[in-house]
Amino acid sequence: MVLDILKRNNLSVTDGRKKILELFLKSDGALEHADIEKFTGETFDRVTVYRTLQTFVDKGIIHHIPTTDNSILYALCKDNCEAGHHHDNHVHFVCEQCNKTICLEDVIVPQVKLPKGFKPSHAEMVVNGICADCK
Amino acid sequence: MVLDILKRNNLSVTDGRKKILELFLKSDGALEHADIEKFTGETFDRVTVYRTLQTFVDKGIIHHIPTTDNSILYALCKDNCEAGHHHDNHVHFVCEQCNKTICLEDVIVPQVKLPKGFKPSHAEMVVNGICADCK
DNA sequence: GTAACTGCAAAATATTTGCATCCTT
DNA sequence: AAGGATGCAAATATTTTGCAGTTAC
Repeated sequence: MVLDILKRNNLSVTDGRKKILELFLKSDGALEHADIEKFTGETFDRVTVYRTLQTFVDKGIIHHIPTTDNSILYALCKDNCEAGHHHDNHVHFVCEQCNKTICLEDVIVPQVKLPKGFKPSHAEMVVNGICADCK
Repeated sequence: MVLDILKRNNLSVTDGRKKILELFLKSDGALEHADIEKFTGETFDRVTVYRTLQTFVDKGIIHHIPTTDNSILYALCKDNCEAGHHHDNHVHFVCEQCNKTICLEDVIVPQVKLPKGFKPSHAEMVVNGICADCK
């Protein structure tokens, strides 16, 4: 699974990459940079985390999720990544209770009618509220 | 105009606040922290910019705009601010050409149907593409 | 006059870069 | 063996905090 993803993207398989990728696969939601660092902190250098995340973003394995606060969130979105071409067109949900960010893979970002002259290419949507677990 | 906003929010009128607020009113879009600092840099201390922006956010005069890259954007959304209670429910547009972020005041964030158990309270939407000016 | 705002200095955090070494292929 | 990945050290950049002096009301 982890190996597939790395190989498919022509990345050499290293402990750091495996560990971080597994973390994404295990978590159903999005991860903050700080979380990832905390998790890998004992094992890997801070710099390696930066570089690994950057590599994953470049390859389209993970992507940034827009946030209203200033945190930096990354998510791996399973279906799209398996398909190989990354297309993050689903809604993200941020729970105000547990503070997790969840990829709602089945909720597609709706189209909106823009003013004259605006040409959309891609849209992101983030919904805040209470998630199913916290309800 | 600027004075109105400050007084309405029980903030004392200082040069720094006036200058930054004017900058927001002049710009039709959103401002990155770095832009604001560059603009005020000669006149005001870096720290004052941080504190002023924080104050404005607290009072609901400006708000963060979610971004997919890691930049920190603020915007003052005219209508809502005039009304006094801040309710940022319109779509934001990021132009891939000129790189500006524009508040589409007339485009309301659409409702989406969420999975069972999810209770939405607020939604943000960011559309990327080419803006009317760059077209 | 008093409370609030600002500037400065400095601390605390976060991010990036260079280079030598080690690991994957 | 060769190219790429990592760790370490250090350079940068960003954000926060404390405090003394200044300003708005």
